[in-house]
Amino acid sequence: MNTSAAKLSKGEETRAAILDAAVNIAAVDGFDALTFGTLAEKARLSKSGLFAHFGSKTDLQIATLDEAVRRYQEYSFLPALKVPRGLKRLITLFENWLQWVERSNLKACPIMSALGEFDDRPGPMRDALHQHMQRMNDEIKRSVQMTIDTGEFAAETDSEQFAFELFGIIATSCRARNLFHDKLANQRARTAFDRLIKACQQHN
Amino acid sequence: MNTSAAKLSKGEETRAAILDAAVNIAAVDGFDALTFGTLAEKARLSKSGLFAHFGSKTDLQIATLDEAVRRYQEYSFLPALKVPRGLKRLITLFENWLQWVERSNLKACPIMSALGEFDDRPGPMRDALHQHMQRMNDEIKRSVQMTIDTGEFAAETDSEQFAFELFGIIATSCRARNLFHDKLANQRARTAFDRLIKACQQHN
DNA sequence: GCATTAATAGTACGGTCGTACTATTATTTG
DNA sequence: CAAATAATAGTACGACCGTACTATTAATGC
Repeated sequence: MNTSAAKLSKGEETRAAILDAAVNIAAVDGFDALTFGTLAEKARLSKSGLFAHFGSKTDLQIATLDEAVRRYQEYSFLPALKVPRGLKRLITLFENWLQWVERSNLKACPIMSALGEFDDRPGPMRDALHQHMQRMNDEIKRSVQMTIDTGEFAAETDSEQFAFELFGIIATSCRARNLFHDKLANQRARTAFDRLIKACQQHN
Repeated sequence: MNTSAAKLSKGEETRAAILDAAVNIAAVDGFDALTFGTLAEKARLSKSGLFAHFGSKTDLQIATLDEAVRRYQEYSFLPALKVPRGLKRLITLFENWLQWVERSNLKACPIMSALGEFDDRPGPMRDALHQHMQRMNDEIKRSVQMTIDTGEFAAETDSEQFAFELFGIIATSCRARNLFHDKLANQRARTAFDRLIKACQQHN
């Protein structure tokens, strides 16, 4: 599951397997449901054996969030970097983002779960989440700026506004998929994204 | 807190007070954190006394969700009905929606909490949530249709797409407010909404 | 291959969970 | 105001929670 080819020690291997199960649980049932009991059962480990890998529940939650974000990066952002900077890369980033949950065989988006649970609850999890989201936001803004630089977007394009709206499109598509089982969710998201793009192309 | 002027029995009064505390807890800490213990403490009741009002935890969660949605209706949708149907009403609905959490003195949106927790977890809570969201979705679609009927929106406007995008704008504004403490969140939401409106006004 | 260290299991603890059941008040009604 | 009923409190239960601590097994390095 890890991309790096470096040989893993037994402990690291187990830890990776645990985090894989943890991300799956967090995606569906949330990070609060990430108990040592249920996770140990899912990872085929004793509760105490599992506990030894993480000093506390909070550490486990943060490690799981980190892993989720790592996968998002792996499936969504990093591949987009192979596409030439500008509008094409921005579109690729969006498309990858729409599909990364499916591609990593998750039933739901763990990052969306984390946002719902911790966006307004002070603590280490919120701090970690804030940092991750800040980074994602910055990456989007930078990609938008590049698209301005290539001349494909109008100079007065507000990259922060773009990121704001993009997050909204992704969020509502997740909700439409999960709650309404809307098979057109991705299609609708693309329609919305297209309009956002168009608006940035023409100056007002 | 209840809008109806009907005199409440002691039990109904207590129940209303409980639900008020419950909505506050659910908004911040989620519906899973809605335990009889913590809620009893907040509502100044014994755990068993509280339990008597709801047959089970699930019933408590559903009652809390119902109350949250009732307040959304009270602060957001119903007042908009006083505005003449068409674009003006649609804009009012949006503006009320943006502000209803603040106006009902909540620290976060309990409905967003519910969406994050239950949009992908089968069970009675998901069913109740699905029904509520379906209704909200229908209300928006009807408001859009009316705006088409008044001629303010192009005839080919996709009301489902409109509702889809509107949910996204609201969702991302919540996130921006809570996670990033972005004071411009509402402003950004209005910018996005304006663009959505504009797109519906001109046929392509 | 044996000593050393890492990884996992076992067990125990106080705390809170949801939910019964009974007892005691407070409210409503005749 | 008394009788009936509703509302609340008390208590108890097994289950699971997070986290210590110790014991055992497996992996690793000389």
